[in-house]
Amino acid sequence: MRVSAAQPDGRTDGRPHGRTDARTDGRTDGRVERGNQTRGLVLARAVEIASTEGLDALSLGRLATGLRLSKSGVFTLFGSKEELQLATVRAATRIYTEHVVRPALESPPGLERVWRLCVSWLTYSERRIFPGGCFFASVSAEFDARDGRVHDSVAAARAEWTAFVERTLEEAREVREIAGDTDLPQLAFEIIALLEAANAESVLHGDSAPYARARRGIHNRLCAAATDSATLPAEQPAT
Amino acid sequence: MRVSAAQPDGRTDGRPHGRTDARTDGRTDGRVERGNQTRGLVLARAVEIASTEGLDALSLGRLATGLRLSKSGVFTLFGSKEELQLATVRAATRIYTEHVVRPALESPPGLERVWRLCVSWLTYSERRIFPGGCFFASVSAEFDARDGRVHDSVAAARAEWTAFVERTLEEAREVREIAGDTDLPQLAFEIIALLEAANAESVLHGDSAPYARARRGIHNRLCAAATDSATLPAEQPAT
DNA sequence: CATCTAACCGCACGATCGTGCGGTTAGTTT
DNA sequence: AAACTAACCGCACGATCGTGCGGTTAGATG
Repeated sequence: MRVSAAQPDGRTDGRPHGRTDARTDGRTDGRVERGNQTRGLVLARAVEIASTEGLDALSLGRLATGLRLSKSGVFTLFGSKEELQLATVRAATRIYTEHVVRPALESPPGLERVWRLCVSWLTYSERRIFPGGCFFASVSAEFDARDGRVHDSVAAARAEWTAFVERTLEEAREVREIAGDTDLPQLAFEIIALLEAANAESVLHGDSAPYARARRGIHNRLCAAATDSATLPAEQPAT
Repeated sequence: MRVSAAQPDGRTDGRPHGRTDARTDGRTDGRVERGNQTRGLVLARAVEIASTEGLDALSLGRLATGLRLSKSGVFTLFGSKEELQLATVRAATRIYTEHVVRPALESPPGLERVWRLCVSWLTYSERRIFPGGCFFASVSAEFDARDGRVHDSVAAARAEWTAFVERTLEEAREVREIAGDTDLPQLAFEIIALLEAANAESVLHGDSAPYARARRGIHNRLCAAATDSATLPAEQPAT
């Protein structure tokens, strides 16, 4: 979940998919730029499909006809179906970072940032930034028990997310807002559990009540971990 | 998650898939019995595939060749792919009930039964009764954002499970082992969240540590909800 | 200028999918 | 004994899939 300038498909290098970089300077290349735009177009649709029906439901033909492109054109843009899936994960990571991580970084380190991160996550899920709820909840359930590069990519993204939550909690402990003896990995585990449970239950039953449950549960956990001097934002935003 | 004598495919009526019942008495019917055995064979493999690769990855041809049956034979046994998926969900429900619900019913109502239920669940997940971890975690993530009978079937199974957890908590409150002012749906939500998070993380990263985290988190929740007079089993089983 | 190459397209391939149809076998019912 | 039907099988269909190949266009490079 790193924030970085990247290609529309989320690659952080400049290579089209394994060939040499066509850009020697920093300016935009009309031809490459056009390709990047098309890739972005394809991936925007791909993350939608993947979040509702899974990465396996992605098909070159379906994407192509839906966007009025040729199947072989989409194919050459990514090189293989697996590369398309990997690019889709990268594109989803960028969207996730934008909607969950970035807003939290606007708050100062400490409990406020922790709380902001959780609220951002719940908002990201509830607003259906991905129509199928949290993209990573969907695809990690899909690929959790398989091998291969897609599994590894998804697992790495989730590990980064877990590490980010733990790091944010550590910040809060460093500024003396979380008690020094708190088991932070345990707390991170419980927070993430509540977030994802709200997402799962809400998407499955089309109900928004689980978000309130997650909010309350997390607030209770943070209250228990907070030091006496710390001030935790109210569970419900001021009206 | 009802416990009942049922067909190998989990149907609780006696109809092969929508036609009239061939059995007028209670005895086993050699022909129907043979069909049920084959159905059971197919479904045993189907739940394995579905838990690792999803219900969409089920294919008649694959099941047939894997079990040395003809594709059309498997087809006639279920009538359609969707019926096969529904039968797979019912078969998984039976296995789930057997490994999670039934052991808990051996303990007396109260906190002991609640704790036993959670431990059974964690064991069920960790032992990989389904090779892809909890069957319902997999398929509800797969079908949560879709419509149709399969979605409804999965959603109903999960609703039954949630209701069972809440009912088990209510029993504990009735015998005065959980405080009367406890928000039981909230507690059930948090318990289920921790269970499923352990499953998800363990399957994704091939790690058993999350189970200990879930156990600890749930134990803490139950301690907080328990009345003074209640005795909650130790978090770690006596050695 | 010529050369190169990324972004496309059209076409064709082998594989796999779900499903329908007709037939055979054998257990059930009347 | 006759009628029926569930459990199979073999075969064929149209659809869709991922992928390879050859060609065209147009921007980048030397």
